[in-house]
Amino acid sequence: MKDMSESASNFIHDFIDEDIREGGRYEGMKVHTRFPPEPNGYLHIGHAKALYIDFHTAEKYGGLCNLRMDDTNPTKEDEEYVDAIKEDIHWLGYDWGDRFYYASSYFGQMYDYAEELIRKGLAYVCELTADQMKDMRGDLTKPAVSPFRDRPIEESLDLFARMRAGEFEDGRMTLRARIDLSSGNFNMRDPVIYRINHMRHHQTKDTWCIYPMYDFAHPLEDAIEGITHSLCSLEFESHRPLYDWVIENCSVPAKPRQIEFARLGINYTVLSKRKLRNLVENHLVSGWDDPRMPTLCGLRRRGYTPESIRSFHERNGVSKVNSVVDYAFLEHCLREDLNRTARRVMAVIDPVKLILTNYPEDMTETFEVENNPERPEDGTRIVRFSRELYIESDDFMEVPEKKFFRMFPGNEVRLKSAYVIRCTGCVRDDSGRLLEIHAEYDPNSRGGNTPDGRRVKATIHWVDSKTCVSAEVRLYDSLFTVAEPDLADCNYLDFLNPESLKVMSGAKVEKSLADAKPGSGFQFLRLGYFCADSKDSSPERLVFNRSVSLKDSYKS
RNA sequence: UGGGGUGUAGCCAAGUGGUAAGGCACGGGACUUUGACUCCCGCACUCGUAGGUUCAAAUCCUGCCACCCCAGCCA
Repeated sequence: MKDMSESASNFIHDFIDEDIREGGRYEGMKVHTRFPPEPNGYLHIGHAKALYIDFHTAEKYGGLCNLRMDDTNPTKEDEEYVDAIKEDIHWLGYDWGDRFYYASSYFGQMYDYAEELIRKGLAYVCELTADQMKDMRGDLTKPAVSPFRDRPIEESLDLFARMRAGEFEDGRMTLRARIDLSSGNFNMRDPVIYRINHMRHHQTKDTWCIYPMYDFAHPLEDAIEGITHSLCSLEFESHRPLYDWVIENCSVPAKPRQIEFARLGINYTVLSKRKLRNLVENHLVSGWDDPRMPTLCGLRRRGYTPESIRSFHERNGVSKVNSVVDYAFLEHCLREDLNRTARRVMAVIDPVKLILTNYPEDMTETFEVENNPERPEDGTRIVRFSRELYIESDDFMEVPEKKFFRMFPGNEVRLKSAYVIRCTGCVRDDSGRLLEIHAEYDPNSRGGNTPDGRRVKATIHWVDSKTCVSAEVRLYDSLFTVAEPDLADCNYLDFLNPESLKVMSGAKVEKSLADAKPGSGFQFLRLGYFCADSKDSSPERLVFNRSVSLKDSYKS
């Protein structure tokens, strides 16, 4: 991985600089962060921002970053997500060493801390039902109420023990922190810190029937692991007083500091687990790894590289402003990476036959073509050429519009690395459908250079009709037709792009692609970057996904 | 009506009292055997807004406005 020790600074680093310098709260300590996903779904590019921040911050300061499953709610979580999360993180290029943890493995300690709070008179068992608690929460001006907050300590201790022992059904009672029922910050109005849930947990099995709430559990998890900086998103800002309260009132071994940053938004897509799940469950996409999905597995299948995603986050920066980044910027980062690494090949997505009428019927020859002009060390390959070829139907216009300088009757173009040819006409069937294009080649232009030095404006790609291989090419576009489908919270599905996937089943690709390994990426000359689909492509049936098109300054 | 935040170009984003970085997008040009890449040029007389302090303000002070988050036994 690229050395990030000199990467762009941000406000979080400014805080850390203060914390670790002489007199700071963590003077002389190693910076320690954590990435704490809840195992209830797949990671998406928004999580990658958090990963970027957590891992690179640790790296910048020579510290460590833990991976921790924040699994405090068995109702929503499942082990099946754990391995997928690990795989995605490793794919992105991050490593947590031997520091992989489950929050659930701290349940015993958390229980003890809860008891400590009760003994200190800072927590109590409340028998309000969920509805009652809601009714008694108060509002912006009126404080909350709980008839149980002055319950004797011994009684709460006993009840809490019996909660744990399974004596009560779900929802019968809760453990609440005793903080401030009249706080302007609702999170401090005696928040519930333990609830009863008789559900088997994927890690702790049937050991527990009470589970700690996020606000209580998270600061304890951080403290237990010796985290110095607990970096999270903006919506937890108003929870920080509670985070600090827990750290202050439980006798924990460390005092982590929570710092919040803005989560990522990208236009023309959605980035909430709920909405992504919706797309999957309603079969609006083929799955979590559909190449149109902003999930890491979706982006991977689409052909995005880890480097492009890391670069995207690094260059976007970190701030506290709610932002929506242009999708075009993500695409830019991908093109930038692929431009310097991707092998160039020729593929014709929407083929039309080109016949070189003055080229001998039985002749065939080969040409040497560079694999990547950006990287000569990648060498060359041999492509075959003969009388009948395929070219892109978009590269021909019988009646050219202004500024079109590719194939049209009378015009000369170059077939990439082969010959200069002059279009002589075309053949159509009765209904006007284009059947074939005719042209004459200049035998003296072998390789593409004219003997008299005359210039041609266009160079087009082609494949040999005899040796080319058939393939399916999937052209992807944005999932939504509006920039911010998230804004209309109710009907974002109304803005699904019906053309987000176009399948081109009759593509012809050069022979060298016949054994393209699933997942491998290429630049299809003049078209874009494509990768062999990791699920559906095989030597018997080649399938390529368009990762991103090339920029095109041609405007008709 | 309470609490917590945020406002710098179409989109991100530097900037921490000395006269508005950079990237994306966009427009123009050069180069080109990819209409790609690369390279040049242009793109905020002004930093949400109104005042104030100062020789000097995006930066300090005051008022106002806009937007985001919080009343799950979710995270």
